[in-house]
Amino acid sequence: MSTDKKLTTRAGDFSAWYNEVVLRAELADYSPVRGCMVIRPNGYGIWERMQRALDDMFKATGHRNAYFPLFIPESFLHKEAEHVEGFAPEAAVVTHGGGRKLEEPLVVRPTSETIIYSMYAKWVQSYRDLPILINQWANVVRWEMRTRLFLRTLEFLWQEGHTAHATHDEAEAETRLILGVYREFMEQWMAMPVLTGLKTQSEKFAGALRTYACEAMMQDNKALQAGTSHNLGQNFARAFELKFQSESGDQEYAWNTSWGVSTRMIGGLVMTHGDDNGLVTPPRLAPVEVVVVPIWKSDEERTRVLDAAHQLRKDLTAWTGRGDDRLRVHVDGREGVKPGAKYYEWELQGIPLRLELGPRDLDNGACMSARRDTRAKTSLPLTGLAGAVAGLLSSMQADLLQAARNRREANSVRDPITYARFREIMDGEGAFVYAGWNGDPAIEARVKEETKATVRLIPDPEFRSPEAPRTCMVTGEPAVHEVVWAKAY
RNA sequence: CGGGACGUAGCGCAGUCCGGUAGCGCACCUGAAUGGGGUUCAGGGGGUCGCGGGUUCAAAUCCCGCCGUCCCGACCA
Repeated sequence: MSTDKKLTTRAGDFSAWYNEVVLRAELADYSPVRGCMVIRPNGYGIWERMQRALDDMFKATGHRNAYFPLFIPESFLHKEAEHVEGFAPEAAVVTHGGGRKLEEPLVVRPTSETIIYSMYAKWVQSYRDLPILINQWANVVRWEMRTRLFLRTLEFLWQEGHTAHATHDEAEAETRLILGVYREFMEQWMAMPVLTGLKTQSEKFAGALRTYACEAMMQDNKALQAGTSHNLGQNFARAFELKFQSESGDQEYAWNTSWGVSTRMIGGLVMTHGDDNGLVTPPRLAPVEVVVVPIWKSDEERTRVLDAAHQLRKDLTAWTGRGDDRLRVHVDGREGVKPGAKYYEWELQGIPLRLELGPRDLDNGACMSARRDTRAKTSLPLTGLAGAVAGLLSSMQADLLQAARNRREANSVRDPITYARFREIMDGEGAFVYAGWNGDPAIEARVKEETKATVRLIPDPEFRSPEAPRTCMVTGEPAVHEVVWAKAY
């Protein structure tokens, strides 16, 4: 990491910019173990707010939390053919414990389908025991070859929901319901617009019938898969004998879903909103929404301004105009650090709103506000300040989403498009390209080979083009689907 | 695992070619002044030079071996 005051710019080197923001905003740091990271308080604070918001949404849709163990018998992973193929290469395996070789090695969970459905099999006898709607917050381990802070690490934090249902349609409805929850969270909390849709067979979860996903566009025009929701069909139910007696008295296999989002979203947050001054945090996810920077010269001024700053914080946090969601305010009263230096520091950390409070402001019964996203400064009267602050925060939240949406649309290309032009785009600035596809996995593989771009989604109806593409971009054959192509993280 | 680069103070680096007292910037500590967009001055602390062996009067520097990191590739919800 450079110790220069200025960050690498996004235009200069997006990848270096990302690393610097994560490290210098103190979201995370490298660990002594290759590919692992420490999530520092600034980063974990964002994760806690993500957790709280999502957890509330899961509870509101009838789910409950539980916890399943880290260790999974290795044999479990082998019970679902496609699943083991997908995960065995990246599994971490424990072979010794208590100073002795284990009779059966234990896999550190890369995901928990196997252990969870083996337990559900114990718990379910009749259709009256269904549905089971459980979520867990946990860490998982996947032995990745190449890692990036937040985006791909050996260990990461996530939630994984696992449900069991009596019918396919009910499981499908659950899968779609959660996809909607994810979309709402990403838009309303992260201010990160996403496309939703279906993954192709080659991109789906190993062991699923089908996978739905949320895809967001980062500022380098690459796609980030930010959340997935899987309809597992009866694959795991068959593997683990998860059966129930139906109303008609027959033994039937249950229908499962699983769905997850991870700390990867924090990487998405950085790459969606960050600018050349550092992190930009959407207010709803910011552990601190408002930082008050007091300004003084003499000792008398210092006392007066500091007192006023702390009173200001009290007044703001006591305000109930947002109900239980009180304003989160910090006063930076450090001595020996000049105000300007504080401004840069808090901007780097992405605090949404700064209030500057000096003697002149106090004399005028006002303070100066500065929004992180636009860096616009406005003087605000101290009377009624809380309402004005909440208003600015709420505008910022909305503006961030709109700006990200505009950027995504400005960098999306729609059919008709030739494959030659497509290759130019993927060689250059990148984009989301909406185009026709004949549905042939071989074509998908060829495009990936030639351009590194993949089908991100077969988009849901609300994201499709007004006129469906008629022909496959590559072969000119009739199109089976409209798909979104992009390079991805 | 293949190709390339690099390991020297918390961070970023110079010094290595040509062996001879271990340095610079930032950060950190103390004091004073300063304080409305990255202050200044003065003083100070901090290093088994990745690890092991060899050559030499003498090794950060030369030789051999190992370990680790990063980039490119292979790999990857």
